[in-house]
Amino acid sequence: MPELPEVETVVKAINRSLESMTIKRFIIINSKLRWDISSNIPKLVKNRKIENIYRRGKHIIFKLDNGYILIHLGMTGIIKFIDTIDAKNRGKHDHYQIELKDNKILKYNDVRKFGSIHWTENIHDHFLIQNLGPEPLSKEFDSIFLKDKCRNRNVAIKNLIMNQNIVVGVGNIYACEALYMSSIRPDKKCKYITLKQCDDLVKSIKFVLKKSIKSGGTTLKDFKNLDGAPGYFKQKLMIYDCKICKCGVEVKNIKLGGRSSFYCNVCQK
DNA sequence: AACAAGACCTGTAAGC
DNA sequence: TGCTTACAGGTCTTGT
Repeated sequence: MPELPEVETVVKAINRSLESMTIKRFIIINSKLRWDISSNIPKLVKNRKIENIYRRGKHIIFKLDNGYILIHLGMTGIIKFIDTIDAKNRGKHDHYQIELKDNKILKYNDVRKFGSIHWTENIHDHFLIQNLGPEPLSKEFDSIFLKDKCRNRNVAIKNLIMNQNIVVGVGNIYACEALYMSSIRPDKKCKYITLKQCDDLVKSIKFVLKKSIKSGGTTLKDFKNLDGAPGYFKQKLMIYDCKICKCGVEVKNIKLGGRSSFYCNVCQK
């Protein structure tokens, strides 16, 4: 489901809605996710204060006074606020809930179980975090950086920009969109990408991510904000899931790294 | 070291 | 109306 804009949207919503910053209890409903939910988490987070909630790549991080909760939404993970009164109503794919001192409850639901949750004392050394590339909206992610990563590599440029160890946050939708905006074919080998193209691509990635954040992310089918509202960026997609390019030609759809890759044979070279 | 393919899951929609 | 197949905002693991 979620790429950077969707995760950013969720994090912002949690920060807006949280009043109490103390966890009353953590309940595991169904521990089966990408990694089994550790049975230690409930006692590790009980009565702990939430100091900060932020995003790193596609990860949601709760900084507690004794460590960190690390959440990934996978493809279909959804976090929503529920009332105490609904706390016992179990949805089919509910996995855990975090109850706060003010009786607000955050519930995690995940149809496909590709999401995850970990507790760690040291976030920087965590195996899901330590090898991540820079944030795409940071100054560190620029054309020189990308050109350097492209050097001598045979992978398709689309695969490279979706590699979280190169740059975080870019998933299938925004990779397609950014490449379209940059007039670069998704299957172009990295080693043939010029510095100018890297510059265009970096600018396009930053542009499309920022634009989508403003629209509350993209909802293809599952993505929902805490209040159940979808994201509205889908209407603005120019190539992903489109049939006809604005130049009038039929949009191509090829598989790259097992993922659908939409592009225009005429506009992208 | 780099890359491709396989694996993990469930729900939905299209095709026969 | 069924049954089968393909596909979906991800990414770790395994194999070449």
